[in-house]
Amino acid sequence: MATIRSVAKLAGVSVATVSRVLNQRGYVHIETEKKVLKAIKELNYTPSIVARSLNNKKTNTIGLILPDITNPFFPELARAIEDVMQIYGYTVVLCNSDGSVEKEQEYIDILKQKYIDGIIISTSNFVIDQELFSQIPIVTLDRHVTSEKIPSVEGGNYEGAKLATEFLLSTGCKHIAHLQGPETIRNARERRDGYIDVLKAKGCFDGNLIVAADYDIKKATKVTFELLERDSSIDGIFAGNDLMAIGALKAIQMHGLRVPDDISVIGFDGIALGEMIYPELTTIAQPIYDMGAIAARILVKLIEEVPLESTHHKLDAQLVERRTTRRLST
Amino acid sequence: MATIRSVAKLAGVSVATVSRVLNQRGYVHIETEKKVLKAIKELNYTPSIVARSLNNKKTNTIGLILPDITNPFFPELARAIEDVMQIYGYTVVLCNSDGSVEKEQEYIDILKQKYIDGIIISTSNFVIDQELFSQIPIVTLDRHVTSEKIPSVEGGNYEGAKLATEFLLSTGCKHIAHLQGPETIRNARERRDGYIDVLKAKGCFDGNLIVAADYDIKKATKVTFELLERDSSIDGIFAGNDLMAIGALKAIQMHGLRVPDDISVIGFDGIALGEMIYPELTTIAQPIYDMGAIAARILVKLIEEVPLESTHHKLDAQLVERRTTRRLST
DNA sequence: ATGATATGTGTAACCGGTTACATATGAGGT
DNA sequence: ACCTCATATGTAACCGGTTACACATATCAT
Repeated sequence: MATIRSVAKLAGVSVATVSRVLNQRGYVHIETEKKVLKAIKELNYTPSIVARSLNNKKTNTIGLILPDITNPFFPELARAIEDVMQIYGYTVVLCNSDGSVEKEQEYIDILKQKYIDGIIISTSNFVIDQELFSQIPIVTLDRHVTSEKIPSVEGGNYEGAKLATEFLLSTGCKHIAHLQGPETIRNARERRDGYIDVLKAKGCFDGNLIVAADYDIKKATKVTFELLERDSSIDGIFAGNDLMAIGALKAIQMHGLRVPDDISVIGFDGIALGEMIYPELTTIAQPIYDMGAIAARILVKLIEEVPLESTHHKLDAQLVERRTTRRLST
Repeated sequence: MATIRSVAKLAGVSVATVSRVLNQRGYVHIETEKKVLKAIKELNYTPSIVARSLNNKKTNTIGLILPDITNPFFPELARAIEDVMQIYGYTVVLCNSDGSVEKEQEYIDILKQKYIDGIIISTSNFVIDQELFSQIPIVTLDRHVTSEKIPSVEGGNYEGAKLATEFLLSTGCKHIAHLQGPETIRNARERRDGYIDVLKAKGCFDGNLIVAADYDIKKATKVTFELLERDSSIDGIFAGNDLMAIGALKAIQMHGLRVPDDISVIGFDGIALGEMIYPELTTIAQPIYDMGAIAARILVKLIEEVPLESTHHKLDAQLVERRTTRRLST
């Protein structure tokens, strides 16, 4: 590999001059610049980002810590982040934490050692380390941390859940069950609370209709199947995420019940998968791609020390009516 | 951040000694080592990987270039790769190429500039650059390149396709259609050829029953819907991948036909999604996770210059019978 | 006693960039 | 004519590690 010194020698100038033309900084005579450019081309030279990183302490690399890229919600987020990071000249390192605090911490340590410029993390149980935040730019995404200081991007979980429940009610559902995500994950609790508050306001809340399925599709199938055996009056299910909704759908069909005639199902997230299945899933869609893109832009600002207009971003989720819910009675 | 020099000063030794205890190389007196370790702990020192990279030319980072992480096949691969790379102490950079040669090349250039240690790439149209291969360790995964030298990991596409077609035949299907992937992608052609060869051997091949759906779910739905309108005799569909199979399923259900009673459907890949839907998809399952893991191990060997036993790995795909195909008549 | 070898440690060059500082020249203002 | 400032370029230190080499001492065989 050609180095800056070999270029300098070939062009008959000093390394400082080569560096100047490389970075378009300082004064360089137009003729000198041409010579340097010619030498660069001739040697097929590209500067070593590693060497450069050693003094600026900038690697143009960010870390993306997700629970599990295999969960269909996250690839969409990852894609968005990668797309915008590419525009800004950053590269993204992928880390799967499986939602474990230890793994998250381990990855953070490695990333710091590698002089990564910033981190986007979707975490449930991330212990807020204010010290850490002062060391490295971080933004939390979807699953966030209780901290005023750390920028966050998330969907409107509570509001979305209310929307879902109200919609089910409006289509005539009387007994609506809720498939809940992990108690430890804040957005799962918020979605449950939205559901509870709507039903309580209507005076038809029944705690027995909330079952835990941990954002897991198989668990959702199992748990829904049991729920249906136990209680035949259920005519609507609000799942805390689309994955669980799809799991529930399967259980319903296995039960020989029809969707949406016998039971309506509504999910949450708006993952692409919802459109792929039959019948297509009605859901509260979050702007997943936008969430990722915004998180990425915020991180870039943080890194480049551009002041943020606001630190906490909540993106509205909206109802996408498809085929697993009954039509509104007009 | 503490540096090796500050540690050396605190411990009262030279930087070389600190480096020695850090890398467990050379002779260090046990007492000296203790002093150094104490200083390291006291300063909470971790060596800068960037500085280290500058002389070893090793970054312990690899690039993973995939067409699109949003396609459900790839997250499983990515997960496997990340898992084994983590074991070996490597970090993985994610790149989405959208199957474009330009983007692939662009990423390769950036990765090389960053002194990445190696690349795993799933490419269809990758122009084999022997020169490139001599510059940086590469392994191709799933979608590979015609080259003896570049190690590859792939599934048994041709054999798997034969298996699928034979199975459909054995369950009594008479008119089997094929949803084909992109003509440019080698594995798509191989899968088609397996299908053709089996039917030709049986003397019941009909070219009209092959339709292009480009590994795209929506296109598969559209194309299957049209196919079904055109030809009502079809009683089996072999889709070139699971995504298209799922798309086909949707079209069949929209047509009011029953699966598998009226039409059997078999996919290819064995993505997790196949189990999530209802009815569960029969498929030719590739060991996706293993493919990723093996590719990762090969790359590590390449990087660490451990000789390879073999350069081309073909992993057998196997039939996973689920609910979209009729049972074997006994 | 002597040379060979194992053990233990420090100095300084090196990896490949960036940049503070020094130096030189020419143009413009007074 | 002299000072100031913009333009143009080079030298060398620095970023934070690794490592070749030098040097010193201890151990052991002959």
